[in-house]
Amino acid sequence: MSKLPSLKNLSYLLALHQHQNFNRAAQACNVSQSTLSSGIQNLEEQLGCQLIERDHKSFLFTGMGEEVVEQARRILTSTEELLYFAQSQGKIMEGPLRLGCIPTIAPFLVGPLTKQLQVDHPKLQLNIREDTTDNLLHLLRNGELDVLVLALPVDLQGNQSYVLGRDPFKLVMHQSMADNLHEPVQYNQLPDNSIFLLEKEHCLTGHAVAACELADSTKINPFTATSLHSLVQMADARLGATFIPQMAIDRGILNGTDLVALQPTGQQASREIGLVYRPTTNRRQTFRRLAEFIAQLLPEPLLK
Amino acid sequence: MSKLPSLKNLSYLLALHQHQNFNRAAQACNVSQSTLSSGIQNLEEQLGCQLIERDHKSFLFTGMGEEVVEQARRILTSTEELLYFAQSQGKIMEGPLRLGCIPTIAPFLVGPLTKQLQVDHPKLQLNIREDTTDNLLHLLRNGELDVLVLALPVDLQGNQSYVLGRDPFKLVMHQSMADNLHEPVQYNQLPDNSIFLLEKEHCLTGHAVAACELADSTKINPFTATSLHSLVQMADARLGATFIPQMAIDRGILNGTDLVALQPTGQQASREIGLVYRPTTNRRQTFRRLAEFIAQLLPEPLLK
DNA sequence: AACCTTAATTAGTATTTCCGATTATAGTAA
DNA sequence: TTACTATAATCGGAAATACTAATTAAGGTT
Repeated sequence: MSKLPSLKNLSYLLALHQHQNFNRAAQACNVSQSTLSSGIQNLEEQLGCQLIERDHKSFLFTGMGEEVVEQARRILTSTEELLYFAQSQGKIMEGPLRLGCIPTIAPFLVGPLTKQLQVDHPKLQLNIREDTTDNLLHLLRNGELDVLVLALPVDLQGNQSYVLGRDPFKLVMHQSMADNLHEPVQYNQLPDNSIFLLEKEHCLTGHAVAACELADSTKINPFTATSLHSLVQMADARLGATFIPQMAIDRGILNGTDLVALQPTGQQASREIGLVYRPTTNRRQTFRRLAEFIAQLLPEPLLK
Repeated sequence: MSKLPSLKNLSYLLALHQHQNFNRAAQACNVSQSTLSSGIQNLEEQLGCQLIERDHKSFLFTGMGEEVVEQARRILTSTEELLYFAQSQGKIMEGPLRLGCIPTIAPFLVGPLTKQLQVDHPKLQLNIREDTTDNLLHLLRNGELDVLVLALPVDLQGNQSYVLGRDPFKLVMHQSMADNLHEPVQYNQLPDNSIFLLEKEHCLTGHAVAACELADSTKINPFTATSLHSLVQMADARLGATFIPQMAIDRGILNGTDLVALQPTGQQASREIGLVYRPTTNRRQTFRRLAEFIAQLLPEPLLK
């Protein structure tokens, strides 16, 4: 069996990939340029393949180089996790925790969550990143995030999850439009093109359409919004109706508007919120505890 | 950030865990006992915690030590995979492949599979281990196996899978017992205690009972067998009936007996066969290809 | 009591890693 | 053209590390 590549050299490769420049990468690693350079060469020799194509002045990662970077990132992440886990003696709810959250949850969760955690677990350093489901799953996979808060169902791509609770959808529209409607609202009472949704990148769109049984797409306005706050503004301007999760309403997203929230059609007109983590994690206990915290902040907690 | 533990020291720890003896572990690593000893101490210092409890004469892994071993195993496995992946230039269907298979599939799959692979992919070194679903999943998780052939559904514990096909169950009994039965066989026509099954460790038992809608447990004989071949022997001795998968019948498990295979009750009286692998693998292409090979050998292939 | 086995320790050696300086190459500005 | 800048590779020596053999210490066995 040939010798394993060293973690140090793998980290050099990652830095080089990130900075795309030997000097800056070396600086980031606190080593000299020559050290990093020979580290990479060493790695190429051990792996028996070319990782970067050089042309005296510059370089480019090969396909294999990119692949190796991906895997090296996972290996280094696991090792860092092991180090942290051991150093903290397996204590839960301590140290840095990088949490990813989708944009239709984050603004309504982050505030109360951080406040609560600061009181109960001051040693936990919560670091939050807001992005789409797909991007977050990628970052989780690569070890750039530790745990995600997503709306389910979603293809977990081999990750594991705790179900935290449900978040009902409400059909939100201007007071003046709601006068002659009965709950749950039948969509055929609404004019065509009168329902506004988020861009398709947001999983909320699909979840809302499915959960609220909005099969009739002629009701959906092709113009999409980029945030719940935009949707609220559009509805308040009497452009039409929209779906807003209860969570956002509880946090006062409708305050100062003339909007009303009505019950939409749908057996279970709600989305499920889950906490997602790598199956190889060593921080399950922390995640479990975190899950309980977050569940408490949901309209319909299912945990604990 | 403190320094990462070296892979070398982690491998020393693994060896020590495996051999439970410094000298033998050192030998296995091709280093001296003192090297290994100080390597472990080094590791403990870096991780800032005790991994083994020593009492001048012997030692014992601490709880944390066991945890670290588990994770170290994963890290080393990933790194070895990276090394192999790079060295083989990402070529598929080459090199060693450690496949785990459950006992109710292995005897009927391994023969034709290895024969076929030797012809089409002679550079693939197939290494097969037969064990129960639970044990195989554990070995997969720990990197001691690369890929599993299991009967589904089963809790994949975060692993991923390809569905390969279906394998129908047949109700097998002695000719003389089958005379006045109609297919699909109604179980109430059978005497009590007349159906023999495998030990509960075998997932086939549960799958067969569910798929063939055998709710009436008074029909099940409490005496269990340890292999399909035993079941066949018992049925041939007119002790009763049993469920045998089509795959085994196709491979001639009933040859030389006076048994007949009847269609049991059940909408879809069959089990699903799947190929299971770690979500972090870098050999998806190989597994995909292997999946196609195995699917061809199933009674009802679903792949390709 | 003598001997064996165990893991830790020590001191010296070998190896590896790293740095600083230099080189080679290409692009850019005067 | 001629400097000047920026890039990555190379080289020689210094520092750090890893390794070994021999020894020690302690418990168990004969």
